[in-house]
Amino acid sequence: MFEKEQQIIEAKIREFCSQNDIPLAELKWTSIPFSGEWGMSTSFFATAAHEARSGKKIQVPQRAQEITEQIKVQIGRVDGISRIEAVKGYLNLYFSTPEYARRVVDEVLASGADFGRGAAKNERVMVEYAQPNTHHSFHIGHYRNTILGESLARLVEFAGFDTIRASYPGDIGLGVITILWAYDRFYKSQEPSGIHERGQWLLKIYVEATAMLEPKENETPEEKTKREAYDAERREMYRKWDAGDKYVRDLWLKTREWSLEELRDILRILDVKMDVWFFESEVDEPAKEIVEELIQKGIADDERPQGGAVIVKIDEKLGLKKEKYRTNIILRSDGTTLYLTKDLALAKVKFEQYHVDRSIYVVDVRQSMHLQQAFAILKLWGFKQAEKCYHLGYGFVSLPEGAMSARRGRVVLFKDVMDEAIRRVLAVESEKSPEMSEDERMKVAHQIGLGAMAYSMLSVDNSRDMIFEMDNALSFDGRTGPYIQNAYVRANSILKRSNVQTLQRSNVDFSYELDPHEIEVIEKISQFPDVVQQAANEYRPMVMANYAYDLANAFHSFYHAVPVLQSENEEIRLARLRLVAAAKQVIANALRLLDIQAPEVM
RNA sequence: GCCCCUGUAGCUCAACGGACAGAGCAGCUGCCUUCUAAGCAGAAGGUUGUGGGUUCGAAUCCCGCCAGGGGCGCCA
Repeated sequence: MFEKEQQIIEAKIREFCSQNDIPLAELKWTSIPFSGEWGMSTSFFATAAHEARSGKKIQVPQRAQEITEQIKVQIGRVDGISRIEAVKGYLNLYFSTPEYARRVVDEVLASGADFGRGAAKNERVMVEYAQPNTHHSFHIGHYRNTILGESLARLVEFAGFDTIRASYPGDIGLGVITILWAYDRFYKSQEPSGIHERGQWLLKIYVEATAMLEPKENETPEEKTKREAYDAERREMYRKWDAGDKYVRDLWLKTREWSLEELRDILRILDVKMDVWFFESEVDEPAKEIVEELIQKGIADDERPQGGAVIVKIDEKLGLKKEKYRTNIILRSDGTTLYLTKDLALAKVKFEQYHVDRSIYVVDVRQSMHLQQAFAILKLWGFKQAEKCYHLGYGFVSLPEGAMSARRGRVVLFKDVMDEAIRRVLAVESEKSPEMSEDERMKVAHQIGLGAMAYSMLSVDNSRDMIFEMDNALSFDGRTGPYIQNAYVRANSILKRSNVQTLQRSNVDFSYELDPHEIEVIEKISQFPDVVQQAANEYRPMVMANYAYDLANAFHSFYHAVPVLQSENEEIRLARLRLVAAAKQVIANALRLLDIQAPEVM
């Protein structure tokens, strides 16, 4: 926002250095870390160190300070810069606050929801996330995946990339068949009516089926016979599915639809709008063709004649001496495909049909090896885009009692957490806002409950594992979603009471002595566009989550310390109202990128 | 055996190689007839796992070690 002033000053610095024969190192600008005044800063340590290396006998910190002081003199006065300071090797430029405050606030109010949006980058990115298995319910681990993927998609989109959202549900595999078998065998034509109840019911069936199919300790011969018979039935069902048997396929589609109904409902609740749906089952046949092609090209080795499978010796084919990607199977000895095979087929579709330049896989970090293998095989296969495949691995969510396990029924369901979140918000709500209508209360409870959940997930960096604890996830105090939402609500509350209709056009400036809290808010607001780019470049929603908190924090302090409606005079009142409106807008923009709603009241 | 991730306040976590390592929670002190107290202000809390190295400068980069987690040819 202050590129012009920065350029003028950089030019003067270069001029000084060339006049004095000082080789200037790259200038890196940051905002001044002291609060209360507003400006930008650069340092001359690198330049001084460069001199030191060239043989001059100098102390780097002292020399840096010396250069800084001389440069300060050289720069003199610059329009828009109120003062310049040379301290500890840092050159601090303080902005003339009325001018910059007006500039920031004007730009936010003019751009509105687009404030912070990056210029179009002419690159298409596909973000693949929301890959739960069908035939059972959506748990809190799926939730981390989905909210992380959605926030990332919003960030890269807002940063300027053409973005495609893709979901890849695992709708086939032995786990799915297990549920299908148990349903058909024991529960046929029974089913709960509710969307979520049905998913949870399928999960229950899965747990029962797994127990029946797993060998027990001290198994009697009768039990063993029965178990083996069940297993044979299950495998027969898989064979029939593979052969396209109509009965099994119909049953599979019907039950799959139950899960998809639940998934679609959850995505609706989370305000996630998928552009593309890939189903594992759809890439099964194309995957088999790819295996043939890879054998033809000499990339894969067919060991089936020796009773083996089709494998790719990845390291060997890449010419690597040390083991890195190892060897993996792409087709079972019985001719069926594996997850890896299907991922190859899926990547081909992404590149050839959707023309994506970059593909981001939001997948549990435990699948890191698998995806690296997939990318390596794509490269061997000849796909240039393979280098633009990126696995965004995130730490997995476990429970205080250990890892989640669908087959053992040890999961925390998203829907249960959400219901509990809403219950807790309603309890607070009835205490704090008894005057609210029932409809509004319910709406706000959803917004805040989901906001707390989303923030608790997104405020943890990708690489970190997470232990899910209800009380932490649903806290409404301190560094949480509701804290940020509350800042938005407070801003909104001031604006509602102001009765000013002309904020957009009001020709006011900030030519009074700004309170440090005001400057803090303005500075935070001005950083938003950079934070968008950083979060998108690093694929880290947490960066935005941290920023949203910092902005809300600055606003809360401002709110407490600085009167707005009761300002000394009308001019200050209008200026502050515009600032409040700008802060409200940027909080909303930040929350939107975190897939968190901004309630008007709470 | 090989590869990846993590180790920072009592707990959960931040910190583009840069200024005094910051928040929240828990505990302690204050602040609601004044724009929403889901808030604000303050005090307290640290040998950044450990030993070297690079650098003017290291929580950050490199090497070793220790501890925890994850992964490694017919699961996904």
